[in-house]
Amino acid sequence: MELALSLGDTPKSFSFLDKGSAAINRVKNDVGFCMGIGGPLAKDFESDQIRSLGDERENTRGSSDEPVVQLDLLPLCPVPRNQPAVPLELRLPWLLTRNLSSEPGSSKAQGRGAEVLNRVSLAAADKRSEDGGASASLSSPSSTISSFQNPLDLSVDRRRKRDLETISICTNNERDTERRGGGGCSSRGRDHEGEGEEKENGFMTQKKLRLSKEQSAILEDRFREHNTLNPKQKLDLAKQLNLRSRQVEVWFQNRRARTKLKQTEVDCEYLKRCYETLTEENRRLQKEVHELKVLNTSQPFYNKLLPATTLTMCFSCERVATTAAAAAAATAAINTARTTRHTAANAATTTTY
DNA sequence: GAGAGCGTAACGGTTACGTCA
DNA sequence: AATGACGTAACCGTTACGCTC
Repeated sequence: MELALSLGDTPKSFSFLDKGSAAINRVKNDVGFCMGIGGPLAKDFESDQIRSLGDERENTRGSSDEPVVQLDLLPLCPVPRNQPAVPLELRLPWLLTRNLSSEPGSSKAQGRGAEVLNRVSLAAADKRSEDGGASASLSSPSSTISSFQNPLDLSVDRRRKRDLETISICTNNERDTERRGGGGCSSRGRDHEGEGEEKENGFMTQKKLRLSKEQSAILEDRFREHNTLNPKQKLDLAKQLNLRSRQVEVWFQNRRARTKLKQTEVDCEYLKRCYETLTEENRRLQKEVHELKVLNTSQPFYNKLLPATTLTMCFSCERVATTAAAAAAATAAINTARTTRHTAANAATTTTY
């Protein structure tokens, strides 16, 4: 679908893609602004790309749940990714939100606690690697990290530590699971006994975990409560599910991404409908303009009597009304002007453009 | 059985923020 | 108070595995 937008004298166009984030990125790249949308279709999902202006206007004009198409075209002012997310109710004020916000002081405020915990596990991992001297073989499956590390590559180093932590906890889980007769890192342990495969590069790989329905249900429940977890919650949940905390963390990351993608898709669908509605409206207005021009050329007398356009503005909400009702009202006004030489009723004010 | 498509677990890179020296 | 180092967590884009058809 191709959507043409005109901002001032610089018409832009872009395509809607199937995948939402791609569409948003396309919008960002091609057009350079974000479109904040709202309405009944935009439910309680969260999207960083979608922001809404005019909240104050919304508060002062009519009810916020009016099914009025509102497209706010904002200059693209990228918000730092890790800035606290703008509450959804501020961006999409007409929506009711569920518990999407983080628990106060949840993640970052308790980072030190996590740091302590991680230091403990890292110490254990380091000790293990020292004992066994097998740190290289404990690297993450898809990691390209070799046993030789650039000491300046801190991010890689941190990741190596994280991997070590993962392996450390996994090993513990394996022990626990083995005690219960289960299968290694996989809580299901059905067809793979948690045994890693050794690839040609010598790294151990873990077969991909598929969460059980029970695990997924519990995770979903927790996600509904809070879409982020603090370290303690993460550990508790991991313990409850017999997973590594890293797995819980990744699950929440992916779940947030899926939520966002879903929201973007919903938003795109809504934009499509807006586009179709506006296109139809535009077609209708152009037709009407054409008819009025014809009428004007054939009967110039009415030029002094008729308003130039049928766009009307509602007194109560100060919105330009372009609906069929408004058109009907305008038509009625025209007819009234034709016959009585008086302006239309006070219900609508005719604006000349 | 092979392969395409889809869902998603997991990863690498980046960034922001808090803490500490 | 200002600053740099460090650790942590969140996010994004991507990869690859497991499953279904």
